Amino acid sequence: MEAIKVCIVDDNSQLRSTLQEIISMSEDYRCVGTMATAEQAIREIPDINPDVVLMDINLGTVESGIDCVRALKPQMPATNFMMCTVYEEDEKIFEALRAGASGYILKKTTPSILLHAIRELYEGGAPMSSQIARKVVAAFSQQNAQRENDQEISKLTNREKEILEWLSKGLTYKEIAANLFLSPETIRKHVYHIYEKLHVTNRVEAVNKFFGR
Amino acid sequence: MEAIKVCIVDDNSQLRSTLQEIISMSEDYRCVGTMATAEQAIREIPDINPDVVLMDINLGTVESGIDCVRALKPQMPATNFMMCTVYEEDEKIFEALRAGASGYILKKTTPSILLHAIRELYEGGAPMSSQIARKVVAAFSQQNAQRENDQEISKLTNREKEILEWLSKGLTYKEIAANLFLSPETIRKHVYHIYEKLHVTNRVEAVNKFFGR
DNA sequence: GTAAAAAGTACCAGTTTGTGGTATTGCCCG
DNA sequence: CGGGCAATACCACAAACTGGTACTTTTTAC
Repeated sequence: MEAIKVCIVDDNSQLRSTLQEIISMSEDYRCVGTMATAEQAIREIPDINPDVVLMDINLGTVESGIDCVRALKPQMPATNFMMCTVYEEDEKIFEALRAGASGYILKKTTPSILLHAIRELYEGGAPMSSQIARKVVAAFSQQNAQRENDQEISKLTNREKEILEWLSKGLTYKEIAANLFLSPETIRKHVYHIYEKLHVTNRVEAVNKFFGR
Repeated sequence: MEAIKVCIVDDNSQLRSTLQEIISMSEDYRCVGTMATAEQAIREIPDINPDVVLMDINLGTVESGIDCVRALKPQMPATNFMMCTVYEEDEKIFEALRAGASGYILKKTTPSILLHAIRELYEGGAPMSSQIARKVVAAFSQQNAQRENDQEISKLTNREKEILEWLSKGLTYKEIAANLFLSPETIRKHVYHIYEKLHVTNRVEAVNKFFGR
């Protein structure tokens, strides 16, 4: 089995070498690069193409580790980013996950737990505390929750919902009519009813309701 | 310290009494009700007002445990729902979290782990496997990810972005103009440029881009 | 300091919406 | 059987939108 390729990004050189040592201890892991700044990381990591990046969340400089993830993740979606923090800074961790990180560890964890977390991440898990998980779940179920209990939309007939669907893609009446083999006038009438039922007065408002906003 | 009030919903009477026994073993937990069907649960749980509900994910009947959470959670947002499953049915667990559950456990877990998970949930955690957490994180970071790297939007000037913001709330040119103390004609011109830069031809398409769709 | 963007205003012509009204057909429910 | 609703279609008018062009004033960048 190939070793998991790991990069370390941290401005503390002491910590960098400690982490590097831990990773190099086991044959299943290989440290393929260390960087001290966000700029360096953004420049070098795409070429190195590691499996996992350990990223300090507070990179001292202007650009934080979070910015760094934001910049890198879109270029390399297959790479897993794990944030390293000194204490459980909920908000920051939350931000990092939103930016594209997939997990985090505390810097004070033991070598064996660290290695285990790296493997977990590599295998598609998301190592994090139950507290953070809860925040993520909450943020995630929220948006959908509203959409569900929006009884207004459920009052629409199937035909109306269908037309709202097209409407929210930005088609004109004429285009929708062509798609459904109907008269544009009929579409207009349906839309008229949709607006009544949703209590809105134009397309954008209707579309916003449709998407639960 | 008050005991954590727990309700159990499961159609298997054998399992109900097993769970009840485990919970009653410790003084820190109290079983305040057991139900066999979703209907019964939806009827009785709001009055009982437990801290935690252990909910079978496959309730055999027409209504699943997920539907049950969907019905109950909005009424009692302070109550924590924990799904119980036989094996890791990712999709279902995911659905349940989306519906308002905050964690889950496998039915085969040991009593001590079960109790620990209940406490974790009660204290604001979200007990779940690292795999599921990853799915949730992915689903949650997704929407924002696209918005960020949509370079088209970043090409807009600040003024244009500002106007797009109003536009996506469904205001007319005249209304936006009034808000910004400008002529409607000016708004029109800005929108004209916005459409050019985003390669769209109407409001709804522009709004969709704005929201990363 | 000059050239290039960005911001603001105005006007034209044509198209699309928003808001009403009317009318026909089919279907379900009491 | 009759009333009500959904779906279809047409008309009409005002309002709003779209795609141009044209011109001035700030800001920004080199």
